Amino acid sequence: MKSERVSEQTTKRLSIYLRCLNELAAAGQVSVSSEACAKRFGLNSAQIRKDLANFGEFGHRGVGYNVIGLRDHLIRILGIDRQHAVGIIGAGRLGTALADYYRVLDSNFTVVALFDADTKKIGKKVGDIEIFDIKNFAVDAKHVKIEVAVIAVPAGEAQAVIELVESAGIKAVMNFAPIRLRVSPGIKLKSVDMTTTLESLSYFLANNSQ
Amino acid sequence: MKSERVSEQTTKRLSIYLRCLNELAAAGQVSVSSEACAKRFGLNSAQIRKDLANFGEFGHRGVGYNVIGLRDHLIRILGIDRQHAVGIIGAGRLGTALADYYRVLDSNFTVVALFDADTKKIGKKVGDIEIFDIKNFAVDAKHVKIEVAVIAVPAGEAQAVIELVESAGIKAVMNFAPIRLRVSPGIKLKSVDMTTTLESLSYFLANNSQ
DNA sequence: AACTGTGAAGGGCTTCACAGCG
DNA sequence: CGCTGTGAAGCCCTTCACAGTT
Repeated sequence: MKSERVSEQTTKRLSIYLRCLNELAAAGQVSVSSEACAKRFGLNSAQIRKDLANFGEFGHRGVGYNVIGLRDHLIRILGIDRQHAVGIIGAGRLGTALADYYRVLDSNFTVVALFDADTKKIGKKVGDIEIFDIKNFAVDAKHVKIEVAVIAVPAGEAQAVIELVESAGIKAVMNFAPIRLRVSPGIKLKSVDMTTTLESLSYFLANNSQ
Repeated sequence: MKSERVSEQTTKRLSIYLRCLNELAAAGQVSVSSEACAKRFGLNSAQIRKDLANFGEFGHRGVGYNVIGLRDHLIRILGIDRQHAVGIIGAGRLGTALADYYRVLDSNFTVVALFDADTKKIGKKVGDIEIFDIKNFAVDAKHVKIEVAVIAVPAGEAQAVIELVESAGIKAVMNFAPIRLRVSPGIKLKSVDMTTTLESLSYFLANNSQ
């Protein structure tokens, strides 16, 4: 196993490989070659091999990879061999929909709490997830052991929220507010920006109508 | 102006520059240098200049860029000087939340229709957006002139849905289903995959706890 | 003097191509 | 022979550095 830093894009692909392996495992396939996997899912076989080689030698020359074995390796590498508690900040339409969405996805991420500043919402429940007061975020987040924060508040409040999240010692954040957030090094932030995404789709439409 | 292909990443940044310029315009600033803009928003000044240079010479040497002028250029380049009709497929929790979300964002994207296969939902409204039968997608999409399709259905149905969308002649798609979709060339697909995003956050947590 | 526009250098990721192993 | 693991090449994007312009 190499101890060099693994690129962001590699880790994202590991997650895709895992999904592929789950499909193959469900289909009862025992072994798979990088080439077969690449063809089936529109990837490059060398890239698959290189990505995996970052973490060890999982393959068997002349044979390929054992589907179940590799899947289990990836699960451990990604750290999803255990549950992760997720807290969603912002109990508006988006936040509550996300809470519901994650509950349905059977993944290793469990939404354990929602947070909002609106006193009318605090104490209510979305499904079986309670809405807490954002004012007590640090205490409550620690209490329910939140590891991942999801930001689903309006753009104007997002920077303040992420600073609160940081100061509560949370290291992983997924942001849905349409704004570039500034974070300290050591915090991992992934943003889903629907505005910029739609605008690049618009650019494509404007410049490809021949 | 160059007519070479502009990279995906450049178009994504244009959208970010536009947001910056809107802030500066709101603050009443008349002119801005690439350096000042870069510092303020954590970007690289050469990159800003290079990105913009793909589309023309908008700056004034010794001065910088005119905020309003550049903003208007970007709006036209991105093709958001007019409204785009968006159709959301899947009127579940996520689809309806997205419909609501886009309505609140004052952008140039308007959700004009929801689609679902559930006959109990068809005909109902989310806000003032009607839910249509997915069976009539091609006809209804043409009728309301949908340019961008948003897929918010379960993973198992997403591939069939995107094929339906393609065959209706829609060229721009944003996908929220956790699956890699295959599309023909000529279609622009942007995927937001919450599972892979959370899993790479998990990887980070597992490998950075020192 | 200030700042843009851009050639050149640098860096990182992807793909190729093949040595090595089962 | 088949397939992995990997050095090398290729490609693309970012950053530097400065000539050019007002």
